Amino acid sequence: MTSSVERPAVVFLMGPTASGKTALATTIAQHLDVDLVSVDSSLVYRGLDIGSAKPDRETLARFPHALVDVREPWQTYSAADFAEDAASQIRRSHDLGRIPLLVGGTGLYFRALERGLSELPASDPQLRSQLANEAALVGWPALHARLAGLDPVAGTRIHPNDAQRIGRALEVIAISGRALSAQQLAPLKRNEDWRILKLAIATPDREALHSRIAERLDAMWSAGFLEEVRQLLANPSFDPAWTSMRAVGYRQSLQHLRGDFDFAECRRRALFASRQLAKRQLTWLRGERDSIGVSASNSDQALFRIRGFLR
RNA sequence: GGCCGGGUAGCUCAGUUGGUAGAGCAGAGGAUUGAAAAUCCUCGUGUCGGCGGUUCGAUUCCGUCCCCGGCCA
Repeated sequence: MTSSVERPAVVFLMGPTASGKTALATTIAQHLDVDLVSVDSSLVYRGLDIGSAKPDRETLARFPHALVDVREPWQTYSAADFAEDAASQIRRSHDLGRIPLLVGGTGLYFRALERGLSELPASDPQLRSQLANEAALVGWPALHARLAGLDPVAGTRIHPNDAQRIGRALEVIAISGRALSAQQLAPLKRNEDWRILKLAIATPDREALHSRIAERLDAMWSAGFLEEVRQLLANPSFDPAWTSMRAVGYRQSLQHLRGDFDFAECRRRALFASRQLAKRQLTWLRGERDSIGVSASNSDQALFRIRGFLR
């Protein structure tokens, strides 16, 4: 193993939605030779701009973010894709003698990059829809029972109601012919190529975060969020099942435009979903025991930390 | 002013043939291995509108008052 001083540096900037990540990252970029890499499962999609709080065109032109707009809305992107893409961005950045700054709020992506993932088969859309159809007939508990038979460890670990994980486990077994849990036993190929500074944006009290979220969401509506969703809807091959359409705000807008409820209700539900997202993101953040809290409004503090780390 | 409905958890409501009550939503905490802005788990004491009466016991029955709808004046 390489001695730690020789390993090149990587900086993580983590924070929940509406915590001020973009502003802080761009300020840092003005003072240091950093390459910005987005760590966000929604920003990867082209056409999801307003509702995903993607930095605007001018900001992106001035401060290019890697891994933004790398997929079409009908495509899928995964933690494994991210780990691979981000690693290559990091290598590229290091080759240029620069510092990669990974900014975002997708906890699983950060973890996948840092700790690695088990070697597992990629998802198979056909298998997935097949399993979903089956579940619609017999119910997920039945599929959970099958899983418990094929892979008792996974069966115990995965809750009978957790459709997504049951499906994934069965998918892995179908493709590989081996139990998921057995394949997850092998040690992960965790990152050992670089040393990481983890900065976590310290969030104000929950109430303040909630009002920030509400304000930003309302700004999105007035910036034409619904119009953006209509555009996506206008695609002849549009399908609400697109992974990208599970994103906060998009899902509720779609339901509203489909006539499930009025705009007031849509607005309410999108707000709830945003808050719940922030809460889950905070749970990921609390798990990062070795992160350093920084204030979103005090960029000097973050810069000081980064400079100290690079020394 | 009269008649009819309602007033129960932050919100929308269910319920108790009288033994002080429960869902959904919201909220909080947690999990998190190719969908992750996803998916899932856990957490429910609230003068049952106020006051009086009947009763061993009232949120439940009776009276009265207040408030909110609707209809009639």
